[in-house]
Order: sequence, then structure tokens, then C-alpha cells
Amino acid sequence: MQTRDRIVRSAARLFLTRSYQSVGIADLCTAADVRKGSFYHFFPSKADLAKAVVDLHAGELERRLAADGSPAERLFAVADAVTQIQTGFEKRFGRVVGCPFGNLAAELSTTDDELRAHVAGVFARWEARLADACRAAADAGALHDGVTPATLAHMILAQIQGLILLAKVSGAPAAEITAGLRAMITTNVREAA
Amino acid sequence: MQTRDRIVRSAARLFLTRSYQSVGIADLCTAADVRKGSFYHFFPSKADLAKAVVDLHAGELERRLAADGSPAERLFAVADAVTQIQTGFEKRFGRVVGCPFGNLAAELSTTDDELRAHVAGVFARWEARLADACRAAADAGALHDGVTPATLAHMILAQIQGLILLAKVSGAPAAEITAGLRAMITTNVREAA
DNA sequence: CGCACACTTGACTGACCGGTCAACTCGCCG
DNA sequence: CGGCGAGTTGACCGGTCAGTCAAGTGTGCG
Repeated sequence: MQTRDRIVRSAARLFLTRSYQSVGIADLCTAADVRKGSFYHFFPSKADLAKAVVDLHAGELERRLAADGSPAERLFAVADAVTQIQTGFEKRFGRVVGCPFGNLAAELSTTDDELRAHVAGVFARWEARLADACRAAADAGALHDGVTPATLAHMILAQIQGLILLAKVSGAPAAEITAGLRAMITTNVREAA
Repeated sequence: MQTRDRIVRSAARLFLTRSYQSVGIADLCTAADVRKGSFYHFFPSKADLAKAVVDLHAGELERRLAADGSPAERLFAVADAVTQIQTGFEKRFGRVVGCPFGNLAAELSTTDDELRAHVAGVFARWEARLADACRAAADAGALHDGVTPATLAHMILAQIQGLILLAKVSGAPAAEITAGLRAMITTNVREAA
């Protein structure tokens, strides 16, 4: 069962450093040291591999999103998780390569509806988790008036995606993502963590 | 000179409804009713066409970003411009198809450095223009403390990109972009427009 | 008239695409 | 021992990809 794992991990790397469409099955197989027939023994299609890659990243994110501390701290913990993941990518690949979900969402949501829905599901769960923290913060009176927890969660997720995209296209360091994200949360939460 | 224009406009439509990589030169030529040889008479490569498409959208955005009114109004005018463009796309294509710049940035900035730089330039000019409005708002005392005009401009641009991406992947209506963007600006500016 | 040149045409190239397949290896289980 | 099935292999498929090219067409200008 390690072959399948090798394929998924190689694919995750290649999809990040290049893109889904620019990487062929042959590239994938070379990178994972696997022959084409073996690839298709584990995955019915390239799109199914992409789903597996999404699930891999989703698991990784889930693991880093362990929630504890005060409501405000829980919000900043999300920023920290994103920071860790993005600086990790920056170290491995030498530059900001984008969000694993956002990249695939932007590239494929118009051409592959199944994959679009799959990524949308990951985003929905992420946003729901954020909304929980926002609701807790609101109950603790840590939020300014006029913004509901649900819209704040949506705004934070959008900010994460936007900051990562801008850093990726401009070649900015991952630290810029961290700074922008913390600034954004700070303006919406009363106490700093 | 109308042939070239027809190619660029058809390409703009196809790149939005599908994606850059999923559209072949043959598709482009069919859509523009042009033969392949003619295409290569006007564009040395597919990537050069993409640059022309970016410039077309950039001109369109520039035109809708005409600045007047109070500093706070100028910020909300950016939100309105984005709204108009995105709802226009939604009417034409039946769904949110993403930001013309963000889509290409996400898809190609890892594989085509020239195109990446081209799109980054558009973003930089857009952000500079936003920063102008933010600085004017700061001078008028309309901004809360603790956030510099430059970082606010960056945050707004990131919010635009993130909201559009999330709407695109989740199949949400363009109105959600408008709402989120206005909410974000409202929390950072004292007076509403 | 005749040339020059912007533009058009459609056939063509070679590489690469995602995906298929029959044959093979090998360890486990009856 | 027999054989079954998970996993592997490399040759192979039709189609599509971006890009090329030689031969046109039509228009304006000297």
C-alpha cells in the first residue's frame, strides 16, 4: 500500500510546484517511480488522484487546526496554522506556491464539476470550523458590532485565500501572508492573543 | 484590425468559462471564426494571447475605477466596480467564473514566469490605486488606528480575490461577493457612503 | 498596370496527452 | 502443490496539443 501513497505524495508536490493540468500522468509516474499501469491500478483517472491529493492536504490542515484556548486565541490559531503550512511550502519549494485547495479550485472548478464540489466541501467544513470559533468569540463579546460570526468566518477564509494568491503571483515571502492575516483578524477582534 | 480583436474577445470569454490550459488554439480559432495560420499571424504564441487578454480586462477595470467623491466613497466605489464586473460575468455566463487576473495568476504563475509578472503588474497598479484612496481616507481620519493605508489596500485586494474565488468554487451568486466586500470595508472605515 | 505587403488559408508536423491492455511476478491460502 | 488475486510491467492506442509553412488572396500605392 506504499505505492499508492508515493503516487499521492509525489502528485501533491507536483501539483503545487507546477499545476494540475501542466503535469501529465507520465510526469507523475516518473516522480513516484511507478509505471503507468500501476498508476491506473490505484486511480481510475487523473481527476480521482486530484481528489486524493485534496484529501491528503485536508487531513494535514485538520491536524493543525486542533482547537483550544480562548475564542480569540482560537481565531489566531487558524492564522498560525496557515502560516505554518505556507512557510513549510516556502522552505520546501523556495517560494510561495499557493493554497492546495485554492489552486485546484481556481484551475478546475469551471471544467470539472465533481472536483469543484469536492474542494467546495473542504472549504465548507473549514469555514464551518471558523464560524464556530467566531461564534464563541462573539459570545465572549470579543467581536465588534455589525458583523455576524458567519460573515466574519467567510471574510477570514477569503482573506486567507486572497493573501496567498497575491503572495504567489507577486513572488512575496510567506511572511507577508502571516502579517496580513493577523492584521485582518486584529481589526475584528478586541483582545490580542 | 478587427480579426485580432475578435480573437482576443473570444479568448477572454473562453478563458473565463473554461480555463487557459483547457482551451486549445483550435477552440480559440473556431470561436473567433479564424484559421490557425491567421491566429499565429497576430500572436507569436498562446501565452502572448493571454497577455493581450489580461490587458483587455485591465483596460476594462481601469475604466470603471474612475475616482471621485470622498475618500470613503472612493473605497466603496472599488467594491461597486468589482460588483458590476462580476455580476456582468454572472449574467453572461450564468455563474461566477472568477477574476480574470486571479484565474490566470492561480493557474499559470508557477509555470509561466513572464505571464506571472504581467499579471503581477496589473495587481500592483490596482493595489497602488487602492492605496491612494486608503491614504486619502487616512488623512481624512476615516480609518481606524493600527492599520496603515498600504496594508489596508493589500487586505482589500486580497479580500476581493478571496471572495471571488470562494464564490466561484461554491457556486454562490455574485451578490455574495458584493456583500462580503462591503462588510469588510465597513469594518475598516468610519463613515458609510 | 504591377508590385508589395498585410492578411488568410488549410494541410501538415512531431510531440505528448490520458487511458488501455495482455502478460507477468509473487505471496498467500486452501 | 495449485491457483487466485493484488500488484506490476511496458507496449500500445487514438486523439489532441501548440506551432509551422508554402501557397494563396485582396487591397492600396507607385
